Amino acid sequence: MITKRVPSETIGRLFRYFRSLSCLLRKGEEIVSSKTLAEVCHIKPATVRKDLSYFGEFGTRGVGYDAASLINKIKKIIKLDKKINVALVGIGNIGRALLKHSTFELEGFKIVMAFDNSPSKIGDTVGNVMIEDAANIRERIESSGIHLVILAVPDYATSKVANVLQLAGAKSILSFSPCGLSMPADIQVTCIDLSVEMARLVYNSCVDYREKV
Amino acid sequence: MITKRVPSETIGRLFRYFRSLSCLLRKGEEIVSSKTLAEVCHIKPATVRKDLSYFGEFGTRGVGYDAASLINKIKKIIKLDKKINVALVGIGNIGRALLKHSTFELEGFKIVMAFDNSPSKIGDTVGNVMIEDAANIRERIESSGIHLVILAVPDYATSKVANVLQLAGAKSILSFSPCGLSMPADIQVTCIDLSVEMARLVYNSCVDYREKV
DNA sequence: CCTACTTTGTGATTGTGTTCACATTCACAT
DNA sequence: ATGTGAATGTGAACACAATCACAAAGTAGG
Ligand SMILES: NC(=O)c1ccc[n+]([C@@H]2O[C@H](COP(=O)([O-])OP(=O)(O)OC[C@H]3O[C@@H](n4cnc5c(N)ncnc54)[C@H](O)[C@@H]3O)[C@@H](O)[C@H]2O)c1
Ligand SMILES: NC(=O)c1ccc[n+]([C@@H]2O[C@H](COP(=O)([O-])OP(=O)(O)OC[C@H]3O[C@@H](n4cnc5c(N)ncnc54)[C@H](O)[C@@H]3O)[C@@H](O)[C@H]2O)c1
Repeated sequence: MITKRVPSETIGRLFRYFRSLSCLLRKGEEIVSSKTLAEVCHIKPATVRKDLSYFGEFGTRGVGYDAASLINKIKKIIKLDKKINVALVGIGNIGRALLKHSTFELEGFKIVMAFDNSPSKIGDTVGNVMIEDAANIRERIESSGIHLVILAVPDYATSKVANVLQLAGAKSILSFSPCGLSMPADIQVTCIDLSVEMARLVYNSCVDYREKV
Repeated sequence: MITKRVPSETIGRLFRYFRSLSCLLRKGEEIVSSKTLAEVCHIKPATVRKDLSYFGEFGTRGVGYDAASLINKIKKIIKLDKKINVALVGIGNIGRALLKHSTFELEGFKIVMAFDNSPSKIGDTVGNVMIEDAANIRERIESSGIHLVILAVPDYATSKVANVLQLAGAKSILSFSPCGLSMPADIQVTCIDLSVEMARLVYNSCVDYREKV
């Protein structure tokens, strides 16, 4: 199978297009041009068109894109035409915030399972999900066929839990620990590292300031 | 002033080197080679060396880098030799998690001020910080000279608050809302968008699987 | 002092993603 | 039908980042 190589950034943007298009459609804009979409997303029109062109021709020249049908096309492309079930491990500060966040469901993700290893938390219900014993992670995830897992356990526990997830057949992990995970190539790992982002912001604001002076 | 252009990715990695070096030093490794550091960070040795070379020659050929002194050099470069004071606006699910997170301080960041506009929250103390009235944001941030602000308010309030922050002289904003912020060029904005990251993971795990088959 | 060995620092190369610029296509009016 | 205006789709050029590969510079041991 020959797959034209699609930039990984493009996939992220497709999701944002999906979000923005839904919003525009709600406002009554049924036809959307690359210019309009680009403005809403703060990027260039050419980027929008190129991104879409990796997957086909979805627009009408001289006119633009039909919002409703483009939304469906994008959903198919990024596999969000079906709801994605997600498991969450570690119901501490971050985990609790995620469970209470209702917007995920509107965007196609649903946290359907939550785990912790603290006896004082197991059995509690947060949001609509009951916290289960982390000892059952493997069995439960394996049997339910969940592919995407969010990891919000303390740093020291991260790689241990990640190994269990691998055995359970998880395909992707979104971790809040400053990484250090080395997983086999068939498992996708993304780390959210707030400190790194802050460090970048601090550096850039200093540099930019200097360059202007 | 002629600044050799430094990749933005490099800055993020420098922060990770800083973290890893602190850890290695604690374990007693006083001399560290680019190979060692690269292994810990899961990247290539050449990347480590190139990153450092943008800022000078810090190593000894045939030997490696002195961990302690390299840490200090890096801290200077990324402006973390002094603690960075941070303000937090929006003490909901996410904001609360951030306030309770103690690790930021070890890494050079300190949340010194927190704001919310809900009367039921103003006056409460979370972590060690008392929640102040959002009405005072401008005055308080301006007078304390804080440059970095974390935004964790609901989506609909984000751009309004961002405008106030701009007036207050903030230089950088880390936002948890799926963006849509258009700020003047002298303000750095980074958005943490978990849904985008999940969408990318979902797509990649499908694609990779196909390519292997 | 010289040889063998190690690791840094970096110009050159490769790879990846963004942007440009224009030919192509479509809707519509005449 | 045919011309006009508008927006798409895309090869080519550009910009930025990762990696290679090797000279330079150090250590250690005789
Ligand atoms: N809270 C923040 O604002 C913040 C910010 C940046 C990074 N992080 C990172 O996110 C991660 C989680 O942070 P947090 O503040 O939510 O931590 P936390 O300590 O509040 O919560 C961790 C939870 O994981 C559970 N746990 C521990 N070991 C486990 C195991 N083996 N299996 C299942 N559950 C287990 C604990 O019982 C606890 O409920 C950490 O790696 C932290 O560094 C957090
Ligand atoms: N909770 C999550 O897991 C999660 C996940 C992804 C994205 N987000 C995003 O992060 C942001 C915050 O999410 P949350 O779950 O913490 O929301 P939340 O509703 O729990 O908290 C928002 C807080 O902001 C305060 N607030 C509202 N308007 C304000 C104003 N004008 N000035 C100051 N404070 C104000 C509210 O009183 C509330 O305490 C949202 O944009 C959300 O989309 C959250």
